Amino acid sequence: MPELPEVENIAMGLRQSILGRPIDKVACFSPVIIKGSRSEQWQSFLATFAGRSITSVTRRAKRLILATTDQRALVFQLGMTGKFLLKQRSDDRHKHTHLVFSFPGDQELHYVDTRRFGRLWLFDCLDPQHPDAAMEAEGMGSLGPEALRLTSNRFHALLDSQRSIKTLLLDQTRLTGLGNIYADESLFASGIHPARSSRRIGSEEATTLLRQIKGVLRRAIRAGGTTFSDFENAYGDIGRFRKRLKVYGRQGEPCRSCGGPIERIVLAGRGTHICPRCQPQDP
DNA sequence: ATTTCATCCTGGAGGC
DNA sequence: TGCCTCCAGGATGAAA
Repeated sequence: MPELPEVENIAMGLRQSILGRPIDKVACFSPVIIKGSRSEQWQSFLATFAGRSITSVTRRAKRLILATTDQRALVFQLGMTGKFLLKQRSDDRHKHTHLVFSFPGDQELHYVDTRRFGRLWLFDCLDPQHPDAAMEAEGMGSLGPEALRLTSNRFHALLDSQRSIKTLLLDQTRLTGLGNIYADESLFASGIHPARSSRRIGSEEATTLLRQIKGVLRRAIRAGGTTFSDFENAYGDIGRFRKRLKVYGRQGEPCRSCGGPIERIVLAGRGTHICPRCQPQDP
């Protein structure tokens, strides 16, 4: 499930593998994944990539932006299982390959998304450094600030809501980048119970939580992300952060801090992993 | 206005 | 073995 660290690693891989390389052709086998005002003309839009190259690969929130020098852009929201894989022309195409970029020399880049929760938007003009207004105009929804760029004052102000702190951390209109794994990990690292009311998090706790969020995200980026079910980067590498997870997916196993059993509860419809001793409900 | 909830989709797990 | 049911999970849009 690509969250910020996984998308960041995908972006780094694509910069190494396809940046500046002329494209022979972009083919789409599942136009249903294409959204936005240009989706009806997807064939003519994708045809314009022939002979051109991707000159910019950037990340905004969990979205991946591939852009040309004249700011024509593809924006991918990878959903649960979206990924890119480098292939040879002779390789078998995956059952759920939706898009194929062909490069000279028989190399291909496949966009694969098993569960098809991922979406692709087409842009005639998008500044990859400042994409927010254009993306919003295309109906992609508004995005909060990047988790890694937040200051603690601004973060504390964002917490003014009666929802639970975990629900808030997952709300991409408040802050962007966290998904289920890193929300649970950050809350554990901060000793905060995920069901606690967001607005009852004090400024000191908020500072701690933000520091832990950034630390968890940075370590996960360095480790190549987390592979839980099927994340892999363009080269087929899996993420090494999984073995460093402290609560996510560890229900029944001993807490690495106090030794007590990790529990799994359901919060906001999401599996939520806690150490009840290290994360008291009523601090 | 704010918050909750069903929906999308497939493969893997578990029951029998 | 194989069939069946259940479930995870990000984002969205409708409902409360």
